[in-house]
Amino acid sequence: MTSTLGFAILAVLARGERTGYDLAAAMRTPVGYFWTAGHSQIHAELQKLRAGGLVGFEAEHGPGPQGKKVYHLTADGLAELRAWVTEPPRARPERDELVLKTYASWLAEPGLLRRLFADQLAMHEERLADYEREEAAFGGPPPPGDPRFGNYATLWCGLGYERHRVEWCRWMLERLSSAGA
Amino acid sequence: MTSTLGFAILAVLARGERTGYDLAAAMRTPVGYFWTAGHSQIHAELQKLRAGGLVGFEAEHGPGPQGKKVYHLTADGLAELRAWVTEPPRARPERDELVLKTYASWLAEPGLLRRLFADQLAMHEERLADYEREEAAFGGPPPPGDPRFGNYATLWCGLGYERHRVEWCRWMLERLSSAGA
DNA sequence: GCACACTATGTCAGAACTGACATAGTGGGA
DNA sequence: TCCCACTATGTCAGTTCTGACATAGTGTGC
Repeated sequence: MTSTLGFAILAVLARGERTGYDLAAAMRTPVGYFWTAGHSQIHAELQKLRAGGLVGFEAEHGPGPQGKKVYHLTADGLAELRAWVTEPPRARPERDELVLKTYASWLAEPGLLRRLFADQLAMHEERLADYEREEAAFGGPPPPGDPRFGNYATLWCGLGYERHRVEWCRWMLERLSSAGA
Repeated sequence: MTSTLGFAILAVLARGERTGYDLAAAMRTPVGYFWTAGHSQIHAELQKLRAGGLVGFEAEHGPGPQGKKVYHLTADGLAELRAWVTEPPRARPERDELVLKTYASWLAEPGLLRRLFADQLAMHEERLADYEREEAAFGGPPPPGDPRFGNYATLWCGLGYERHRVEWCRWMLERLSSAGA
């Protein structure tokens, strides 16, 4: 019954208690590299998780019309999360707009197309540099069992992905240049 | 106004006229590697594209309660598609369930986790082998401007992606094995 | 003392997507 | 001749996601 967003929230809460606002911030970065959600989605999902007994909260005095709610995992929530982790992921359909554009690229002006891929290349190179800096700060992978292993392993995935993307953009630019004009 | 799904349909129609059924089949493979849609979505979108004058159709006698409709791009549709191709892609949020599981993997039993990644590795190796077979059938990249360039370039992207994924799964398995149990 | 950025929670309308249901002609094989 | 797989179009309910709107306390600097 719990949606993947629900598990994303449980996964963050497993590292410590958070407010909905904190969760929304976490869902931008670093979790945001592989799962994002707006705060409106998060508050709604928290209410569902609460109804299912997977999370609880302590009300605290704080900003906003409703004060502040600090959420935490319950024993049930932790058990559900643990069971979910090793189940095969539900296949999500690939939806990559740049690749779709590439599929239709034979229709485009070569100059504009080179511009598109040059911009994408720059963006991916920048992200790659960021990830490499982050990786250097780790100084090698933590052992599995350490929460930081989760961060490192996802970062490693991101590094590989950005390298792949950079290589592909370069390959595209070569193809587009060698064909003249 | 036109959604990305709309452009996906236009991109397929740019290669020749199709029925909604043909489009649904195309959205499974090969376009399906980077954009998928169910037939219910496609029929609804075709009606919107038709209302916007981007596609037209010829009614033919055929199966089903409504007969058969063979859709084609209009001049407006081609112009919109051309303009869209070189515009920067709208950033779509990353939502990768396997990476999310990885983020929470420090909570899991190592044996079950190895099983998960071994299965994923096998799946990606299989896809990679398929793509390599397809690539060999091309015998080198067609020139940009050729519709087949779109197919080849997206295939090349898929090859890079699967290689990245295979490497990452192997790296994970190494990490998980070296930590004992 | 005031303005402003940040913290904090929520609702709602609408778009995008999924999966089930409904209907019916065509062509090939037993 | 009958059955079945395939071709073919469509609706609908429900879920997920996005972006705008609404509200209000807290802490910092001028």
